[in-house]
Amino acid sequence: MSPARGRDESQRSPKWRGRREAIVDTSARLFARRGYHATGIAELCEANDLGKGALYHYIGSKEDLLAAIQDKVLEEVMAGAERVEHAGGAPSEQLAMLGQELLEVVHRLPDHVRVFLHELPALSGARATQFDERRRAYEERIEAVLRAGVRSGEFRDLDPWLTARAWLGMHNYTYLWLQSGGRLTAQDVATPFSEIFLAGIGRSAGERTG
Amino acid sequence: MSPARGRDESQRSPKWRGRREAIVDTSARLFARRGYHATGIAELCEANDLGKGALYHYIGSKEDLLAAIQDKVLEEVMAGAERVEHAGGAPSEQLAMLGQELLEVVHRLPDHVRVFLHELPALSGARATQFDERRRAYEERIEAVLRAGVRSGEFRDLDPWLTARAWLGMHNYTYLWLQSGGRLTAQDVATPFSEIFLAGIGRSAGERTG
Amino acid sequence: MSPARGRDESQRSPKWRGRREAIVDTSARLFARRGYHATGIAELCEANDLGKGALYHYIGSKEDLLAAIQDKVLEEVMAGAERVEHAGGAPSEQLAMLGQELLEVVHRLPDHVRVFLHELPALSGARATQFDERRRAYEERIEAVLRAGVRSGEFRDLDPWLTARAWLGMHNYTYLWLQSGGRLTAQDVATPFSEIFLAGIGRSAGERTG
Amino acid sequence: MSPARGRDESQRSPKWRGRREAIVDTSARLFARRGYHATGIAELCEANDLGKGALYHYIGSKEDLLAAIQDKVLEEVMAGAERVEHAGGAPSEQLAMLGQELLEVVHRLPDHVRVFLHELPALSGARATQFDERRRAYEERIEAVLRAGVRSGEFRDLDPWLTARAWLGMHNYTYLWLQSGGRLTAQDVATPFSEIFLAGIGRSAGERTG
DNA sequence: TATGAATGAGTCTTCATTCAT
DNA sequence: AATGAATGAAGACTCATTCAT
Repeated sequence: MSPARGRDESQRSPKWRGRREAIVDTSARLFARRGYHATGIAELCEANDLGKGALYHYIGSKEDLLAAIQDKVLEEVMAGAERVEHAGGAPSEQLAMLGQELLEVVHRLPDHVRVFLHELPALSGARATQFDERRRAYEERIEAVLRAGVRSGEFRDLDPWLTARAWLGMHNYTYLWLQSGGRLTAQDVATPFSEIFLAGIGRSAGERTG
Repeated sequence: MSPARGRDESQRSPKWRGRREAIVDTSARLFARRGYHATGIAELCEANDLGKGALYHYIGSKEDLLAAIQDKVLEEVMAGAERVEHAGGAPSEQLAMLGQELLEVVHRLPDHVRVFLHELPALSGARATQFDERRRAYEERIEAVLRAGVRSGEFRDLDPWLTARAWLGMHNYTYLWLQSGGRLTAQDVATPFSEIFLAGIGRSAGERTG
Repeated sequence: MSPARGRDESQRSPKWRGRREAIVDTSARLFARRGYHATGIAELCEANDLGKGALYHYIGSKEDLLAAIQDKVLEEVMAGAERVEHAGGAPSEQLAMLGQELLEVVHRLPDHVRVFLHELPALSGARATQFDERRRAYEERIEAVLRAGVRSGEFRDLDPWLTARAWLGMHNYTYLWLQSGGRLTAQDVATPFSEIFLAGIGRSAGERTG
Repeated sequence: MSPARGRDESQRSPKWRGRREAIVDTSARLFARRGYHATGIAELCEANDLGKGALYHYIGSKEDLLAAIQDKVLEEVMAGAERVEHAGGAPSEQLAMLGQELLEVVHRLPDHVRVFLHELPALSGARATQFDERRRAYEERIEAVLRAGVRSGEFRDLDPWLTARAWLGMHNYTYLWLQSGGRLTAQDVATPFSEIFLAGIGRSAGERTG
């Protein structure tokens, strides 16, 4: 229940923190493959080559472990969004950069992303709310860029909320097939996706099909 | 474990079949909300207002129930794809109709769709393989339409596989917010989505942004 | 945590309720012998000749089981105190009757009483508070009788609070050796205990020794 | 399991012995509050401000720690009884002195006493037997004094075994509310308790009420 | 002396499922 | 058709204890 069991993570030794992060990453793969609830502590122990007691020495609880995975995703995605904001540029450029950043996270951490997108309801109470809020903040950033493009005339007159959902679906859903080991880089996907989307919402496009 | 337990469904009375379908639909909502593994038989009993013995009289097993939900989704989606194929028309029209059909399934059965997309790995062995094949068949249908459009010159020269993933992500992911009870109809979403996507992959678009 | 898990007990069949009471009594013996925390669910299962699942069908949780044992004691003790109050009589008679009633509970349910007296801190939160209050109410009843005796002149001028503790210690502590199976009846103990205590606090006693 | 682990305590340095005694006393408070089984090694470590390894350096095992607490109580109680025996005097004086000595132990070490009275069954095998024997010896000392008083005619003709239980209950049970920090001294309690008890078993008392 | 990582048997509890009624 | 008692394997988690450092 409690978001932070045992000592605060910051009080731990670097060795402990390193081992913990390795456990978080290894566990993300298991959760991604079989699902959070279907993955038992015993499997996590085996995958991390640790006994039950030792595993709990690092994770606090199974739910804490899940939260750590999801937190990592949000942290990276939000950091990318911030970099884009600082970079500035026209809405179309912003959107392209946001896609590039997002796909790089998916490409680097596809298991974490899948767990993030699938297992939000597995978090209890306070933690679920907090994650939902951060997720909303990201989604609203996309909407804001779309609104700006409409205002500036770069994009045609579209529904920002609905269009943001189209963009998010297109990009988020890549966790199913975009992986570090695979033949595609984040760039390989980000560029054609941006081409489709920007052409799809550009002013002349709207005039022609609407 | 066994894919088909008890008598074949077709041998049952209409009353039994009706009750079973009601149970499947009710259970889909629970699975959608809390996840397949996190939902217990006891919850299913309460939601369906049935004792454990009676519930098992209808469902066979928990996994059979899950398979029934997923089967319903595939059935409807494949039926829509078939209707589109019979209707004929240019690749752009085909793609628009496929989107419309798909979103109508999502709109009508958002819980079933979410369960379908989330819980495929919960199926064991043979059943998982079979569902995966049917899913692949649908995805290849999208790719085929894209290839046809490229061939006919209606679409610019794109990667059909990658573009199909963009289209699928955009449409499948709507289960998160598109629901029967909501303010949006399937049409409300299908039209703007098609506008974006077709403008995004049309010939002139490619020339302009590529 | 929740004081009442599963369905309310009153909704159960008479057969269920009977079996549950048997389990409560059998378990009281185990808790009395080895202590609440030292007694495992497995031991309870064996003693009650039930599997784990079946045991939980009746008990809700281990702590619920403990609470049921303690509740039974408080129920019986308070009922005895009420009978005495209705019977009326001089403070000395009241005290004698209270001793008789209390020792009859100890004699009939020595295991339950031992569990009650030893394992109050094992109850969590709300339940602990509630039991403490009921216990206090009983202790205050003893003090009230003592005060009445002092006021009426039947007892010498004593400290009611301290004297009540003497009386309670003398009587409560009998759970250690007073048992249904043993050679002594409740009466065998209640009479000499009353003789000691009443002679000890009577007016002439106070004049002689005080 | 083994009654004496590690080196004999007498071979340790005075510093070690001092620290160990502090640990024994601190732990007694924890055991008193939550119970022996409910108190974990981790809690003991925190309360004693020591790591696990360091704690074990002093305690040997959790059960050794419990035994040390109980041993301390028996040691002090038996020493008091011996002092009384050496002091001599009439049975009534002996009983009063025994009460005074016993209550002084309770007053000084209420936590230890509670642990002693509650957790005897937590000791395994040989140790339990040994403690039981020493406890019995103390109880028989009380009975002996009562028998002497009956023989000498100072007390009326009472059942020594039963009367000893009354006396023991009255005095032992004070651990529940008699504490070093509280407003009452051992004397504050011992005097009125003796008044009650001696008046209650004195010759004239027996004649009057029996 | 002291640390804290590691062990693995043990804790209570829940699970999907069966079956006598 | 339906009930709910029973099963027992599996669930997440904690325990006292050890040991390399």
